[in-house]
Amino acid sequence: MYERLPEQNYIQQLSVDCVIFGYQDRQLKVLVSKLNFAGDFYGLPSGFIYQEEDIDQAAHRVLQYRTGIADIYLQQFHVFGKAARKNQEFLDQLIALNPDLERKDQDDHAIYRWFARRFVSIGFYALADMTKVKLGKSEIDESIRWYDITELPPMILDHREITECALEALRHDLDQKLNAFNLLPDTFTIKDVQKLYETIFDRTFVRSNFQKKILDLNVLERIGKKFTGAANKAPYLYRFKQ
Amino acid sequence: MYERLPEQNYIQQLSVDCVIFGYQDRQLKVLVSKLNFAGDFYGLPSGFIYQEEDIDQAAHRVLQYRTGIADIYLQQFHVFGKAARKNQEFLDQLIALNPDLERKDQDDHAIYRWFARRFVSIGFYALADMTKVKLGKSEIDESIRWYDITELPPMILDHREITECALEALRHDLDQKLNAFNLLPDTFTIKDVQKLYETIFDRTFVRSNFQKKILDLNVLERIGKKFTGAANKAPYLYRFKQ
DNA sequence: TCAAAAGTGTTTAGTATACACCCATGT
DNA sequence: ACATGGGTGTATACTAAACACTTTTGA
Repeated sequence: MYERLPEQNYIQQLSVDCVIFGYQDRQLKVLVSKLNFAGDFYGLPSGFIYQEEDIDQAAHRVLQYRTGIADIYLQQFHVFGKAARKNQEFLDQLIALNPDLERKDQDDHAIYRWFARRFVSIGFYALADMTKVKLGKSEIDESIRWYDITELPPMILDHREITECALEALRHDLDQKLNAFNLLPDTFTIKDVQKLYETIFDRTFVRSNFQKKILDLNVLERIGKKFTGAANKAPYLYRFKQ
Repeated sequence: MYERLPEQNYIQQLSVDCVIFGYQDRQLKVLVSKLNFAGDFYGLPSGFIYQEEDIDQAAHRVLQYRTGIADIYLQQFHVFGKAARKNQEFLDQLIALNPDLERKDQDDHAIYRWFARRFVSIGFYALADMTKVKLGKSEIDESIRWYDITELPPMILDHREITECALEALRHDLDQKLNAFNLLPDTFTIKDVQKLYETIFDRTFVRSNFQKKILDLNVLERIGKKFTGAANKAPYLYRFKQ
């Protein structure tokens, strides 16, 4: 794949970086790729944009590779476009640890020149129902896995900053867009929702009031009870309307 | 300028479109350029990004040309990146009306090829104090002037849609960012602020309550009275703190 | 019957809206 | 003095927060 990069009909110097959020065990997760090179290089799932492709199609393509989900919730949130935003430094480290790369790239260093330039990156965040995700890697990934957002590995470039910016955007959008339900399975309890909100906002809510507030939104449909086997009242299961 | 475009060290297929808002006579204005060609082509002030330039520097450059203001309020709000977003159609109209263009562009139609490709555009909106603006045109503008947002001329490409998206973003940001004061002169009355808000949100507010709400924000500093000569109480003048 | 947790109600506080009143200004 | 519009206070309605009470479940 790398060999073909410069010839692929991509828009030059423009990339798409995806912060894919998941939620499990009351923790917010982010999907991080370990790059398929010697050395511990981690990064957000990224991609380039074909000439015949909308930018959000490109983002969807990046997501589908990694999560297997086609209709994932996706939201453009910021463009990272500093002049100094270059792969140069990272590339040099990479080549130092992967000397064979330089040999393969004989063709006047076409790949190196592709990557070494400045890139403007469009940041997207995605919300995935982790129960539906089937992790899959693209050729560029050695492995790919979920990291707790509080325990992210060091990442290349400004991917850490992009992640933080995505979390801010998610928090900001939540009030209006109710998109958080995309992080939950199809059915869930109010408590699940509350724990999700508490995780995202890193604060607690009063149980009874939270319940009222969420139900007053009139976006949930009660569909049955969840008998856990525990010695307490079984909570109702809800589904997101429409 | 057009002759040099392809050789200029710009990022390819990436542009910056600026929706510059102004406010006067209780009307929200947008700065629109009439392109320097035969035919009535109107568009938002746009530009390309130099390799050594941050994207917001590029936007500032576009703004400074047109408004003369260096420290204008600027906010990135959306990326327009449909694959179908191409100048092609507009270019063909343009060339039909400006046959000399084709002759000038002998060099294997380098300029045509530059422009005819798909462009991804980063939308910025700017808030300008119209009393400080000294309108100036770049080489690409035949003329440039303020249009009432309700009376925009037909514009090329998706510039109309970009403008509407910018207005939405402005409304959305207003609650949190208090950036509306950038549209007013240094000193103003509460009534000025109210009329501005009413214009932006296209609705009315109750005078006394609006006054309280704005003053309770604690961002205004009272500095004197404005004697208008009218037979009524002189309103206080305020200044935005910091 | 008891503990645990869900669901609902009730009280209180805070904020937003509607409206009334007083104040300053120039004719 | 008075018409005009600015500034402030007050009563009301609405919403959010705190907390208490009831219900359900399995041991």
